[in-house]
Amino acid sequence: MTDKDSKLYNIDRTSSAGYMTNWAARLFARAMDRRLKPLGLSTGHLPIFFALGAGGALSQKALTEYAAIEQPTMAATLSRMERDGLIHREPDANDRRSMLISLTPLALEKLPAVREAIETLNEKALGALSEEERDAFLVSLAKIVAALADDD
Amino acid sequence: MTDKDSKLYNIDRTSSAGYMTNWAARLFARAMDRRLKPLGLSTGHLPIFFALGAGGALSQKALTEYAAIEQPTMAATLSRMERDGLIHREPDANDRRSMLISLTPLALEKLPAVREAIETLNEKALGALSEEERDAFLVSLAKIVAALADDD
DNA sequence: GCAATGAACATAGTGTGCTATATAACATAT
DNA sequence: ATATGTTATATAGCACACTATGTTCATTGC
Repeated sequence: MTDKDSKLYNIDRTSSAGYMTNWAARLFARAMDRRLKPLGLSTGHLPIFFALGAGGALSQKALTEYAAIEQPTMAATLSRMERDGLIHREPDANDRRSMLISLTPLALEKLPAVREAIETLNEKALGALSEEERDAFLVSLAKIVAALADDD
Repeated sequence: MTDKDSKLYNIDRTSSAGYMTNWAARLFARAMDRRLKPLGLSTGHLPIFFALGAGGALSQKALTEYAAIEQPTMAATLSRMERDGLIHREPDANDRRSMLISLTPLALEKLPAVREAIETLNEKALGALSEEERDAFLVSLAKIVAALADDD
């Protein structure tokens, strides 16, 4: 196979939106985890912090839908967070199947540092993008999420 | 805390590039894995297919750099692929520490279906984006990758 | 030539995601 | 009221990412 054939026949990974999105996401996660580690946190905690940061309580089911992950993934993350003293689980009086989840004071204390980490990392990542490019990037991501959200 | 205070104080996750990139990447991976599963493949194989799809052989080290993952991650992925008959490992005559990796005929056979899966999924994900938006999206991703690539 | 340094790969342990499946409680319909 | 189906959570097993560390071979300096 010649170089020319190869070029025609192969896909360039840098022009595949899926490949590049995965690559950027891995770099984001790596960098974020390094910033969160000194706080005793990690990236998987972030959706729960977003959802419960105002101080309320939600069921595991509600958190699962909010975070847009599968139920067993949420269950495992909550187990680790409970183990580490970050969340509190209490039975729902209205439904004995359900548990209400809330952040502990320990977790709430960390919120400002979490916001700081998110903002500085986004700033670093988007440093080479203009305001217009940043807006367009977020709009495109939202469209992609919407297009892929209905299962498969 | 009032709604207004909450808005001021909290970050909206949909305006965090890192959060949205992670979200889109998870949806891409889920959908791609479902398409690759009938082929006996998964997303972790893709960088190796991109790198070795032309039929050559590379060291684990070279593949690790190409895929931009950590060395133990590549080692584990290659072990699974060898177990599943997708790659061949042979000792490098010039450096006894090093192994040369190549795709097996079984893996090479699957290449057209892999390309097809990548193209159709990208098409589905980008369906709501114009040509200009698609180009801009890839350019922004490349800038973000470059900004985050130098470690932390 | 030998010691020290570095490079390539392997292994151990953990987190976060997935699918498939089990269990217990709620809801409904006869 | 009981059987049937649905919903909320739990568990098992795997893939793929990370960090930390060990082993073996290559290289470099003396």
